[in-house]
Amino acid sequence: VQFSFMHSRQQDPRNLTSHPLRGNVFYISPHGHEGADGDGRKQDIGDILHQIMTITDQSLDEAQAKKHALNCHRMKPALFSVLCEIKEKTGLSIRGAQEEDPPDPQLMRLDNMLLAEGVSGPEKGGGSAGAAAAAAFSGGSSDNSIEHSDYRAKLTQIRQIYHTELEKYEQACNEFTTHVMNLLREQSRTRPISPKEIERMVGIIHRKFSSIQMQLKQSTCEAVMILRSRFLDARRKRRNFSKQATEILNEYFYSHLSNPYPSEEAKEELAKKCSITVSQALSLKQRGSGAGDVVSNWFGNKRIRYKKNIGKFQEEANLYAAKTAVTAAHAVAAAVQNNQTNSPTTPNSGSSGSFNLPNSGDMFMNMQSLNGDSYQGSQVGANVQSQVDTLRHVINQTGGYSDGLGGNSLYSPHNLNANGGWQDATTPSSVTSPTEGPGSVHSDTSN
DNA sequence: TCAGATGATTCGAA
DNA sequence: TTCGAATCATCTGA
Repeated sequence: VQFSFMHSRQQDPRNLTSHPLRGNVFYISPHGHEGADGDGRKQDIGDILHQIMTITDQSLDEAQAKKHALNCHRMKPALFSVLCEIKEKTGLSIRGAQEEDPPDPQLMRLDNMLLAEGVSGPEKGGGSAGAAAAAAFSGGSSDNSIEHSDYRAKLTQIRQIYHTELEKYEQACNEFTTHVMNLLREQSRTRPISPKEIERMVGIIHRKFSSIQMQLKQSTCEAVMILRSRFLDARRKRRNFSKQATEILNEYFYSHLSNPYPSEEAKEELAKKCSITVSQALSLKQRGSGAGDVVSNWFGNKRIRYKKNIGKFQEEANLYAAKTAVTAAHAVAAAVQNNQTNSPTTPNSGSSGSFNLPNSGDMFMNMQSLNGDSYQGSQVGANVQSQVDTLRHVINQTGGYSDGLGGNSLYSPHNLNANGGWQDATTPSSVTSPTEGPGSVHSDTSN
């Protein structure tokens, strides 16, 4: 037993032996000699130590009585003080040194993430960080306000749950800490417990609770991740195109039925016209894809579904064919009139009732423009084909052409080959109009 | 609530 | 890389 408190007093070096392993720690020699006062104290200490050492050999009643006597012993505070010091300097102090761990990197990551997601940290009108996160997943556009609010509402919900749970943990931690502190203070009357030890115990409790908090943070992070992935998953946030957009795409599809494969430029143009936003395009899993990919999807689906069930699309095809035909007819009429007005001497202008187009390529482009389309440049060839399709329907409508596949069909899937595939754009249509003749519009793209 | 419609994804073939 | 085909997941209207 080290009696460091005795260092301040006069000590006889003969009575003290230095412990070889514990440095400057002294032990009382049981046979040492001190002054009269020292002898008395030594005797007291000797008594106490003896009683402590033999207490376990005695009966319970005797032990209890001895314990009570020890508690009331005048040297008890001094003994406890010493014992506390011993505890400090032995195992517990080593443990104490280990307590000052560096901050857990995992916990730091979780904290940073929760802060970035707007779950922890100060709340500013729903969480500015959360708003930023909401804006980030939507590509920064403002056309997804519904999804934003939904996302933010759910994020707020997570935030609330997180804070409620955190509060509960803190409350439980405080309650438990208080309870343990009271218990230790109570016990300090019967066993040597230093304030430092109580402090250390509080630290241990806090660490235990913080590990529970880490679990809470982890599960909160997981919830946020799931929320984000749900909102980022394109399938889950699928939105049907507007009626107008579908109409534009259908118009293109049916007017290019012989070759419903729009070029990249056409796709981009269609995307623009359909107001397919960047965010919609970004919602595709293939990140970095353009709005044209949304159009590609639409055409891919359309082609396969049209081919699978041509009969079902018959009515729709007729509708769009008629629509396009009317526009085309108006365009032709306007062009003819314009031609007559501006060039009365043009050789083609005077032909009686025949479609003698002065410049088929430009003409088709004009018609496309009137129809709301403006695919130019590399699309001229395709436009020619599309207008051939359109005018064929004019002829079909006016002449009551039927291809034999459907009795009352204005439009027929004549561009599908025997294998179920689309004919090449340059391949002449298998259908020849009965009204065809010199000067009439031929289905051949050469026109 | 459910069936059909529809946009997106995946995978194999060319 | 693009397309067809199959499939998934969500939307929509009855």
